[in-house]
Amino acid sequence: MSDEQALSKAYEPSEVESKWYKIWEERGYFHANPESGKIPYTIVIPPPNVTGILTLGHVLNNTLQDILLRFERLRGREVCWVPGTDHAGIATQAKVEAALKKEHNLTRHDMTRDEFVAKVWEWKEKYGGVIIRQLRTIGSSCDWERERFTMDPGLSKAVQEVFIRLYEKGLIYKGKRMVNWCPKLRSAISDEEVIYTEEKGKLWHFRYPYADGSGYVVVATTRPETMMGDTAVAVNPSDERYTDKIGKTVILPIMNREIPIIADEYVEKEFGTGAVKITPAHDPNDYEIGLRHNLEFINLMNEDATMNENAGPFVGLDRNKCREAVVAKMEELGMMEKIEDYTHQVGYSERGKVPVEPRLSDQWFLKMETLAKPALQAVLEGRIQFHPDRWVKTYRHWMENIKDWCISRQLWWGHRIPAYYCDKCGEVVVARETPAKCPKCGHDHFTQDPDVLDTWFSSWLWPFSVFDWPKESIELKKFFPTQTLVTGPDIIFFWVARMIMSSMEFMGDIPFKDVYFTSIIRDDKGRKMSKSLNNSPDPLDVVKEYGADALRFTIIYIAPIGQDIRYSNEKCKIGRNFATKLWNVVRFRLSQGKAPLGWPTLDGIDPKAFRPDDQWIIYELNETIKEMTTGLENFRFDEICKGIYEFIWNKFCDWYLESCKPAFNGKAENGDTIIRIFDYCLGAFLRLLHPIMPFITDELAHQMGFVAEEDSIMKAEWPKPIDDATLASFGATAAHAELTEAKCELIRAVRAMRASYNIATNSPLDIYIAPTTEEAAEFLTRDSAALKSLLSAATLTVKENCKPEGPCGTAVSTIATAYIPLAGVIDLDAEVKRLEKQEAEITKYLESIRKKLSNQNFVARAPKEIVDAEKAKITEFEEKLARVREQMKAYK
RNA sequence: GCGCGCAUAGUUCAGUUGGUUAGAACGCUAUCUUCACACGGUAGAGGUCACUGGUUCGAAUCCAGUUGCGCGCACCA
Repeated sequence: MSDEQALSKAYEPSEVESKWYKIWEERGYFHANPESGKIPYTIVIPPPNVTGILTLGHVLNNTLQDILLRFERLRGREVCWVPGTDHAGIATQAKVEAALKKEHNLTRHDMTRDEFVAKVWEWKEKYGGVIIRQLRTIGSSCDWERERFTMDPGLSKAVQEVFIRLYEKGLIYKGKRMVNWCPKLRSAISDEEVIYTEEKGKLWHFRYPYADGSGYVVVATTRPETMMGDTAVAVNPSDERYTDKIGKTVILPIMNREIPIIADEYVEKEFGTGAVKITPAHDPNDYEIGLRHNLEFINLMNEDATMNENAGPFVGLDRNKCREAVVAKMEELGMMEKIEDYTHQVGYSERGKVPVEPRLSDQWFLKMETLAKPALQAVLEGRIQFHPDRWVKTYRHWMENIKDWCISRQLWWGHRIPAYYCDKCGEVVVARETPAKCPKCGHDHFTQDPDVLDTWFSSWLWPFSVFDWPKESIELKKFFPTQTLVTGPDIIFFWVARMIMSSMEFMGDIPFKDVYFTSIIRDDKGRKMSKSLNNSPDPLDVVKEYGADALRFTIIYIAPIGQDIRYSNEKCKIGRNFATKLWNVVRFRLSQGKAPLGWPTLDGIDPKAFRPDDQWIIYELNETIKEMTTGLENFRFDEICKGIYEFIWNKFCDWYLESCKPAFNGKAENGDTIIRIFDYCLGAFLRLLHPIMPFITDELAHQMGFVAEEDSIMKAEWPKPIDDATLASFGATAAHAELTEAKCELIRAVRAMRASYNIATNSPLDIYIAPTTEEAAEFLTRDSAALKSLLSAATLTVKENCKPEGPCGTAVSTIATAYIPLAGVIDLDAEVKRLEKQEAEITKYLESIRKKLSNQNFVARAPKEIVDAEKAKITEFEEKLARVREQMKAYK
């Protein structure tokens, strides 16, 4: 930061950004003090997988959180952003297994469980949490002293405590149930981890002969490989085709086992042949029927979905190979009726990427119904608000149809289930430590349950486990409940709903007040970002090329609420160019030297010293402050980006800064005052922009001298709007702003005329302005200095009915007619054509309004102010039209 | 099957309670290297707001239906 050296023309973000992040972190600006008297504002980060690396999705998500937090920090809240990572059971275990395979050609079964878990910890310490470091490059103001990991001792303690309490309450139970089994992971998974995809398959029709030799019944199946486990054929009790068959038996081909024909309402008469083979151990619906009819459950498969000894001739075959073999065998036996093409949904394991196998196994479950009730109420009653709120419907549907949660996983990496089995009698004891003595048989040796808990069983406690629950820490007291959760709608069931349930249960309170659901980021062709398509840019490359501020600004700017985003790196030009624009505003300003220390105010400026442009920009800035504040309070992130961009670029730079140039060139009388007002605006919008673009705003605040070297914009106060009375005393009113808009219209009309005659925008001309009203005359006269500059006028005459001698160009606008003497330049025919064009436009517009007003119903029923506004337009445009026609007449 | 979105300029999108001559960015055309910025300025071209009907004095906006696309949930073997 050298004072003397001029700033380069283009902003170079990389050095600035790394410099500031380091300073902020070293000075402890991100650290939250639980003992401060300030009102807390807390966000817990959605913990990314410890194996993860930063994606654009994270950039969006974390930038949104950072914006909220930086905004609240400036507003004086005690801001606490808890970062951390998730141990991600399956993902992490798989990663380490892959590494072991690659480096040592070992599997986890080549070592003990403890050895393997030690390897995972080793991997985690060495390679884990890359994403946490990457978050710093995009400016995330996390309280790094509070970084947590879901397997930290404290959090593990919380998990154990929760399990035990729920078990003691009778909400956790163990039982043999049909679960979604992933043969790749060799573990159960929850319903939410099954992804259904449509697939083209076959529907095989098999003949099952009646035991009495009276022909056969035809059953249809999509899963021939399970037929060896059939223990019945079911028909609908009201199906007349089969009434006399119910109670008979059929011979199961291949196995030559006799199985009954039973009646069950579940069977639909219209589908297939109306007769269904029942395999209770391999299909959820068949399982239910098996229970109802007390059928035998024959498990055909091993953990890896190869066929076991119950599969007769197919022992040892993989389930896919077995399918082919069964089909071939049935053909051979003449038992194949027909084969149809059939499209159906197949459930895949989200992590294992293979079809799930419904499987009967011993698992731990959590009863959800009682937990769901208060959690649903909290959302329906609006104590927790979803943004956009349509997600309430999805949430409600899920909560009202919630099923028990299978929480056990047959993995090695994760929280062990605190259940112990007596080695002698098998008694189950759920306890905080290994029991000393069996309560039943007195035996003193126990074995802990080998299973671990679903990863989400730790993340659902995140909002309070990070504050050391079940300890009643001062942090927990201060920072819980949190304010806002920012996350993707894809984990509304996995995570959001469950956090609400656990908080209601264990904290007796909501975990957060607002949930903001982010957009999904797609590529510019609308495809999802994916590794295989290679269409997912590395955010770090983007930061390198465009800067973190530019990426942050761009991604928020293009992200509409509740809609997907189409992203391409190209778009970061929006943010980069905007940063350069800001940079150059300061370069321009610094031509006058640094500002005095402190955030500029308007205190002590004589309101009489305000030029019309000053009054206007003060008014517009005030509006922007209000919009930014309410926009942030209401999660309208794209709007606030557009708003501040519009203010800075199209209002401040395009008009206000231009109006200041005479003052900056020493050609204005009250130059110092103008610079103070300029600084007031600059100081305000740097702070308004700080939550979105933290780096460049701190850099520029220092360049300007608003803050001392050892200080930061992070410690500043969010700008407050000026009250209406004070504003009015400054002459900064809405009416004044309207007049200024009209002035801009006049200037544009003159520029357009220059353009049509190919006169350079800066070539000095003698310009005559004839205002149409006294008010306009007063205003334009008062503003003549700025006007002269904005119009590049050699001389400027502002006077009612003034007009130069000789041929001239005419620019008609609402508040004035401007004339430029154009002897020798003007082409009368062209001038008439220009005017004719304008005449046509005005005439067309007038016609449309007249039509509206001639509608009696409109005049009678529309609100008076609407009708009056239309009438006023008629007067305004008729007057304008008259001036255009008068001018035309002069040339014809 | 049930539910939820989306369809506006060549492209990507705004348009918050129905009333502005429907906006922005990128791209395009013309012009300017003028001492903040060519990552820029100035001027401009470009839209039957998917379709059909309804409500209304008035519809891009509200309602119903149609078409097309996307997503979620549940499923018939």
